[in-house]
Amino acid sequence: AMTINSNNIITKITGIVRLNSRNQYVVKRILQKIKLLKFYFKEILPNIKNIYLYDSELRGVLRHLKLYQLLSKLYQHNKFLVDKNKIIKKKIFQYYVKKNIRISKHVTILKMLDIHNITNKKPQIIQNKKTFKYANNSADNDRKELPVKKYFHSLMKSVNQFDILMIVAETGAGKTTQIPKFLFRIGYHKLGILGVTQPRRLAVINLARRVSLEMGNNLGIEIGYSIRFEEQVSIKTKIKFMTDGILLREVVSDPTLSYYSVIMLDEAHERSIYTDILFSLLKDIVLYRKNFKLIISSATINVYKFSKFFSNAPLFRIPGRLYSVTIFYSKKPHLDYLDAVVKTIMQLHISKIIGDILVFLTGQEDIEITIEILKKKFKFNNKIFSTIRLFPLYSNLSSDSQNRVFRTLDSLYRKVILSTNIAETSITIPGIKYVIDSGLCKLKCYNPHNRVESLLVSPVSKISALQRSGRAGRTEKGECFRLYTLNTFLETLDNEQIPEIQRSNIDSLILMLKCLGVNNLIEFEFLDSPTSDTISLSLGHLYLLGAINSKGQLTKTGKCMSEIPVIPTLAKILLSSDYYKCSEDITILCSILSLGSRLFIYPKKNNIYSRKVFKKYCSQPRSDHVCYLNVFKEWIYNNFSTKWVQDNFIDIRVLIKAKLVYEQFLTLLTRLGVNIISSNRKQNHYVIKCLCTGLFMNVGRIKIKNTCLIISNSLKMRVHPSSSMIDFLTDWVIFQEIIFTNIEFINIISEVKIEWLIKVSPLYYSVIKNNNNL
DNA sequence: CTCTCCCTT
Repeated sequence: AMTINSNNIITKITGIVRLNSRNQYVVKRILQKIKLLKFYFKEILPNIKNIYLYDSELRGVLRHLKLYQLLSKLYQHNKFLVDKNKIIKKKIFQYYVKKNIRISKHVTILKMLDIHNITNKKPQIIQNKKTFKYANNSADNDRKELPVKKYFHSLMKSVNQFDILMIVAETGAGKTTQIPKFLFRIGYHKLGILGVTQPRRLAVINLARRVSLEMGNNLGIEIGYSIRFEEQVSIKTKIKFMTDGILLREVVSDPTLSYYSVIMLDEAHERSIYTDILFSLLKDIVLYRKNFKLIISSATINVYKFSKFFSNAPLFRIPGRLYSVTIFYSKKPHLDYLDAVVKTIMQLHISKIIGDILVFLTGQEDIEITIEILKKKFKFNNKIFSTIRLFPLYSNLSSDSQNRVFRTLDSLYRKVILSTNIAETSITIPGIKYVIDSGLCKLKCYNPHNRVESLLVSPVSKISALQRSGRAGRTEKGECFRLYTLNTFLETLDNEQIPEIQRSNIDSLILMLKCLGVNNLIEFEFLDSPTSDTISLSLGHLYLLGAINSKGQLTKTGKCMSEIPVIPTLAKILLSSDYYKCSEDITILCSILSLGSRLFIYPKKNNIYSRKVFKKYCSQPRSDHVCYLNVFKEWIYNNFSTKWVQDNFIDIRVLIKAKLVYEQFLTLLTRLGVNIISSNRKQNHYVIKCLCTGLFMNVGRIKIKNTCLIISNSLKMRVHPSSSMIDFLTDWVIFQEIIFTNIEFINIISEVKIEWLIKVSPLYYSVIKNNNNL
C-alpha cells in the first residue's frame, strides 16, 4: 500500500494544470504546496528525532514527498506562467483578513512574501562535517564540555575573515557564554568593547554573572551589563551584555558605535522589534567602519533569509545537545481544546509512571479554568490523582508563585505545570519529560488605521511548536503530545510567526529613524518591512504631533521627543507640561500610562467595593487620568504603604515600575530644559489641557449613555465599564486607548472642552470641522 | 457592565 504509482500522479497533475492553465488559483496552490512541503522536509523533519506516525499518516508523508518532487519539477520547468505579484498581494490580503485586521483595498505591498526563494543560491556554510554529531542519548554527556568549545579555532578564523558572520547553534551549545570569551581570548577587546545583546533583561543579568564567574573577574568591572534602570559598567569594561533596546538607544546617540569592536546580536530568530531594526542599522555600520565585526546568532531557523539580507554572509553551524523527543499528534481535531488538555493530563498520569508534565495554554484565564476542572475531576478519583501537584505559570503571577515551579518535589509526586508561552523561551524548567501543546497562543496584532493593538488567540507557528516540544528533551528523552492533527500541522500552521515589527505600532521607531537621518522610509531596508500604509499613517501621526514638518523633516520638538523613551504621544505631553505649569503631575501620570498596564486589580468577589475605591480618586473635571495621578500621589502620601495599596485594590508592581520610570523621566526632562513644577491639586484642568496636546486625535462625544461617538472615524464605541465615565453624559472627551475584544471599548477617559482641543491643534480641528459640520 | 501572550527603551 505504500508504493505509489507516480505516472498516475503525473497524469493527474498535468491534467489539472492543462485544464486550468490560465487559472491562477491552481498555480497558487502549487506554489503554496511546494513551499509548505519544502519547509517540512528541509526544516521540520530533520529536526525531529522520532516521529510516531499512524500507518495512514506515514503513507501521507510518502505521498507528500512524491508530490513535492513532482511539483518542484513542474515549477522549475516553467510549464506555466505565474502572475506572482497578484497572487502574493492576494495572499497577504487574505492573511490580514484572517487575522481580523482591516486593510484598505488600495494597499501597496512593499516586500513580498519569500515565496519564490526556492531556486535562490544558498550561502556558504562553514562546518566541519566530522565533528558534526548530536550528543543524543549518550548517558555520559559531559556537562562541562560544551559543544561550542570544539570550534574555537575554526570559529575565530571565520570571525577574522568575515565582517559579518551568522552563527547557527542549537539549544544547549553554549554559544552565548563562550563566544564572548573566545573573542576576548584572541584580543578583540583591545580594539573596543565586545557588545552582546539579548531580548530579555533577566537573560542579560544571568549571562553577565555567569561569564564573570567563569573569567574570574568582578562583575561591573571588566564584565558589565546594562539594562533599563540598572547598569553595571566601568571604564574598564571589556565585555558588555545588554538588552537590544539599550543598544538601539546607543546607536541613536553614537551612530557608528565607535566604542565597540564587535557586536553579537543573540537570539536573532526571535525577531524582536529592536533586534530587527538593529539588523538594518548595523549592516550600515559594518560598511562604514573598518575593524568592526558583526555576529548574528540564531537557533536553526530560516537563517538563509538573514544571510541573504547581509549580502550572503557565511553561516557557521554548531550542533546542540538536545535529547530526542517523540511527537504524537491527535488523530482527530478537538472541538474543545481545554477538555482535550484535561483528558491528556489524566491519561498521561495513569499510563506513565514517572515524569513531570508541561502544558502550553493561551493565557491566565484558560490556565485558571483548567486547574479548576482538573481539581473537580481529581476529587472523584482521589487515590489515583492525589500525587499530582498543579502549578500555574504566567507573567502576571507573583514571582514567588512563579518560583514554585522550580522546587523539587518528593519523587512520589508528579509536577504538572500549566503555562503560557513564557515557558517557551523565557523560563526553562528542568526535568520536564512530557509536553502537551494546545497549538494555540495569544498574539499581538496592530491595525494602523484605527491605531489599535489587540491580542488574538491564534494557532502557533511550526517553529513555536518545535520549540515547545523541545522543552521535553532538556535532560532526558521526552515525549510531546500535540493536540492537533499532523494534517493541521502541515496545512494550517504558518512556518514562522509574523515578525513583531509587522504587528506593532511603529511610531517610536519611525521617529528614531528620522533622528538618524533616514529620510525615505519607504525605501529603507528592513528585513521585513511594515506595510507602506503603516509607515505613512505613522508619519501622519508624527506630523500632527509636530515631530516632523510637512516635508517630513525632523523638527526641534521631534528631536526632543525622541530622547524620551516613550511613545511619541506621551513624549509630546511631557514636553508640553512646562507650558501648562504642571510638569510634576504630568510626569507622574505619563510614567503610569507608559507602562500600559492596569493599575487597579478587579477581584471577582469585591468588585463593587473596588469600583467605589476607584471613584474616590476621580476628580472634577471627571477624569480617569487624574484618578491615576491621585492614586500615585496618595501612595507617596501614605509612605508607600503596602497595606494602603492592598486596601485600595491597586497593583503594587505597576506603582513600583512607574516610580522608576518617573525618576528616569525627571532626569531626562531636566536635561531637555523642562522646568519641573510641583503639583497643585486645584489645577487639575491644566493637567487635562496638557494631555490634549498629545491626545487631540483621540476624541469623542458621549451623548448616549455609555456610547462614545469617535470623531476621527465616526464610529460608535462603548465606554469601558472600568472607566469613571460610565453612566455619565458629556459633550467632549479624550481617551487614552481603544481595547478590542469582542466589542470595541474606549478606556482611560477625561472630560474636556472643545476650545482646549482647537487651541492645541487648530489644523486638525479645521479638517474635523469641515467633515463633521461642527 | 469587564480586561492582557511574551517582551522592552
